[in-house]
Amino acid sequence: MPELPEVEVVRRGLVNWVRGRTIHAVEVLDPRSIRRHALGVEDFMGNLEGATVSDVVRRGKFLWMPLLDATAPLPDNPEEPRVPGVALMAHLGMSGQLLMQDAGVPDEKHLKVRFRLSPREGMPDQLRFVDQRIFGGLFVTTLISTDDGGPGGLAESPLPLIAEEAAHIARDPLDPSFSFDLFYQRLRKRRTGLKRALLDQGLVSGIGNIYADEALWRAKLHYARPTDTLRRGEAQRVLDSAREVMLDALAAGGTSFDSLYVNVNGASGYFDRSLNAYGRQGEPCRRCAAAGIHAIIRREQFMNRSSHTCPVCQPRPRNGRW
DNA sequence: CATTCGTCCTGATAGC
DNA sequence: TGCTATCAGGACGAAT
Repeated sequence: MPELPEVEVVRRGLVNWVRGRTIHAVEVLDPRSIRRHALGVEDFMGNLEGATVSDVVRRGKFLWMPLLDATAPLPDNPEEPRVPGVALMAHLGMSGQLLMQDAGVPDEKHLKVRFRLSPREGMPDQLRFVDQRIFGGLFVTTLISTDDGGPGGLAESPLPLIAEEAAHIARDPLDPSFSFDLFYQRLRKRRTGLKRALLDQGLVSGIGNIYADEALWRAKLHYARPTDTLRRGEAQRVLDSAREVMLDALAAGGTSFDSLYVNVNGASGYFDRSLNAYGRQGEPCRRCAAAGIHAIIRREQFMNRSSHTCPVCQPRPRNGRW
């Protein structure tokens, strides 16, 4: 399940394969994967064919490739850089993958969209979007100017442009421009449970169900803790925890960078080793066990999602106030 | 306005 | 064995 670390692994891998290459042809094998593109599949393809990918950037779990349009007039001054006006947007959803493949590689079972790129020595010619559950999708969006320094999210040199469809997404905890003060201020105004807030991409981005449970476990906080009672230090603790667990996952995903394809399963090797809460229902809490306390990780439904907690070190809040 | 809930989708698995 | 029911999850738009 791609959350921030997995999407960042994809971004880092992809940028080296596609930057500066032109999209020669687009093949949509399943129109359901073209989401939110109001003008339809034909328009989607028309926007992309002949365009050149200038970068791969990210905000939260949204990933996009700014495009230089070959049909747009060149700037009067040749020294002036060309500025992309639209971008190919991708969200991986639950099961989306962006893979670089040689033309001879058989189609994946759930191949949804194929992009044929201008040839480049030593590089695969196809970018493929593969998605089993179709929660992810692709579309073309316009780029709008932003005064906050661009997409961020560990991108190297983002233009001060953001995909319109990602403009409402907050920065992620790994983003150097992430503001804890702004996060805490907004968090305190909410009247909801802490996990719900962590999953709200408009408040803080990149965190999904897995890393939310992990961050709460590390911070020893319960998912239902009312956000308007959180002390500054507690909010700092859960944010630091989220940052730590996602950095660990990012480091684990980084091992596949030199593979020929862009790995979207950066978490696969990581899952087994480092998860302390997610998926560990019925197993002992490692932190409690180390302290000689017997505690079993419990799985409960919260927001129609499964939530994993230790009943001893993450006690449920009583009456909202602590 | 803020918050919550229903919806999209497929494959693995459990239960009869 | 073969059927049906259940579950997993991100993000948006509708409903409250």
